[in-house]
Order: sequence, then C-alpha cells, then structure tokens
Amino acid sequence: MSINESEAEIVEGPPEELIRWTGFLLNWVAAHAHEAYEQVVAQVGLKPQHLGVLIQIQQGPMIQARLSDRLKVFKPVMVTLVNELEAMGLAERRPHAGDRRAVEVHILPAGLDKVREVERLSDQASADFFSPLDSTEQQTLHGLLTKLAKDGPAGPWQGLR
Amino acid sequence: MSINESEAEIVEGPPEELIRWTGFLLNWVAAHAHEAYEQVVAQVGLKPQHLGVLIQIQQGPMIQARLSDRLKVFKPVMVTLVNELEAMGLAERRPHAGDRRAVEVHILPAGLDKVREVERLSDQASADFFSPLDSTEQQTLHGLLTKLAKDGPAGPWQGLR
DNA sequence: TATTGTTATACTCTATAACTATA
DNA sequence: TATAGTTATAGAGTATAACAATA
Repeated sequence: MSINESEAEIVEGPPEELIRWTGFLLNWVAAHAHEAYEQVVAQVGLKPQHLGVLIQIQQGPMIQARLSDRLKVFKPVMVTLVNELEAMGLAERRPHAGDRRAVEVHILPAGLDKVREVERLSDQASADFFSPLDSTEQQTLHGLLTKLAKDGPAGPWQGLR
Repeated sequence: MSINESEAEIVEGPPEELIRWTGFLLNWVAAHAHEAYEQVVAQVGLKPQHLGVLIQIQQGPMIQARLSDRLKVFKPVMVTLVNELEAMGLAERRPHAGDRRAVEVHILPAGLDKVREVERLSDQASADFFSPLDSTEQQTLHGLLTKLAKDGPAGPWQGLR
C-alpha cells in the first residue's frame, strides 16, 4: 500500500495557491453551485436542458426553432430534447396554425408539476449553498454580480462574440 | 453557415427573468470570466490544461501519474498533453532515477516564458473583467467568494463526492 | 498483486450536412 | 431563395480496457 498524500484529500477545498485570484475563486464557486443544481435536476429525472425548455414554454407554447434560439442549442439537439419531453409526458408537439412547417411545443400538466418541484428543490439547494453568508452578505454578493453581469461585457472582450 | 434573424441581440446581457437568482448570476458571470481566460490562453497557442501542467512543474519536475492526479485528468489525456508540450518545446520527459516505470516531466525555458506571458496577459484580462467594481468592491467580492469556497461544501451536498 | 505509461476503444456532446416540406 | 423539422454524420472531449514494463 502506497501511503501517499492522496489519502488526506477526502473533503476538498480550493487549491491554496489559487485562492488569491478572484477569477479562479469565481469559477470554483460557480462550478460547485452548478453541480448542486445539476443534482437537483437529476433528482427529478431531468437534465438542465429539459428544464430550460419547460421554463420557456411555461407561460405559453413556442415553436421549436425559437426554442433552439433561446436556449442556444442546435436544432438537432432540440429535436431530441422535445422527443424526450414527449416520451416523459411533460410536453407535446402540436401543429402550428398558419405555418405548416412549424410545430408548437406545449407544456403538459405533468410538466408544470416538474417545474414547480424543481423550483422548490433548487430554492432549498440555493439557500443551503449560500448559507455561509448572512442575509446582508448575500444581498451584497448579488449586487456585485449584477454589476459585473450588466457592465462587464463593456470590457475589451465585447467584440469577441 | 446560416445568417440568422438575430439582428437585435448583438450585445447580450443576462436574461432578465433570471438575474434575480444569485446562483444563475454566479454561473453567468463565471462563464464569461472563464471565456476571457480561455481567450488569453489561446492567444499564446495553448489550452487551459497545457497551462495547468506548466504551472504544476514550474517549481520542479513531477511524474506523469502525479500530474494526472493533480489536474484530475485521466492518464491517456496526460499522455497527449505532455506529447504536445514536448512538441512545442515547452517541457520534456526525463527518466526517473529510482523508478524505471515513471518519467519526470520537466519545464523548459520556453515553457517558463509562456507561463510568465500568460500571467501578464491574464492579470490584464482580470483587471478589465472586474473593472466595473472599484477596489473596495473587488475586495468585498473576493471575501464573499472565499467564504463560500471554504465553508460552502459543509452544506448538504458534501457527501456527493 | 499493484503501479506507470501507452495504445486502442467506447461513449457522450457538440456541431454540420443533407434532405423534405413548406413558405 | 429561405426557413422548420428531421435524419444522418462528423468531430471534440471524456472515460474505460487492455497491455508491457517495472515495482
């Protein structure tokens, strides 16, 4: 048995050398938040993309091409996603009156239930995730991230997409 | 290539419906930060993983198996990465005295130069990215993220890995 | 028997191409 | 000519299997 140092890393924190960089910390924390979210979605038997579709059509039907645009996935991927949602009885395709090429994707009652359930579970997961911060700190974090999200792409990389 | 209808969405901000959720914001901002970092690394002709290896061996050589562990990539991936680093003249394999199965991966002068260059470029990119925040706000953000990174995995998802 | 490095292989995701039927 | 949906295919990226050499 090789008693290397790899035994001590059962519970892993961020690498000590890198935590001084805010950019690294940002990615590290976000990765773990996303992991927690994926866990929640998987708990109800879905992938994040399924939920993305359900949320989009929650208020009303949408044609597939539009769903592809909104979720930024390619058309063949959307075909598969909608197929799977139909197979699970969470959504269904209906012909689009006025344009016989297009199909509308409608949410079904079971789909609405799933959305509600995920919202409930992810609210809980979110509360747990941010629990190391008190209420004021959470608001501060939200404010800082909002600033970065809104004013951020005004930086030098704006021309890159 | 398809010339799509999306004329109005040239500069994209985060989806309005989702910015209330801190978890979403966190991921959105982090994704853009990571994108900026990838741009920087690509600028010097590397992928993030290449740089990960170079940084690990910056202080001294390391055997491949250990590099696989540290960077959490599978062994065949590390073989490819080291092959590429050798082809670029940034690192080289040397036999490991005492264990003839293992090879040490050493950084070369050109590799050190690359690391320095990326550090310089990414410091600049980081400064640009966080420029919407003043110095105090940046420190606050760093503190909040540190709290989440250190105390975060004490939450209910700690058992998941 | 376990570990190191390697090759070969499989699987998943993402991205294009090609085709039909409409418009 | 362009768009909507579908099928088929190509390509990265990730993960596993199997192997020879060594411990």
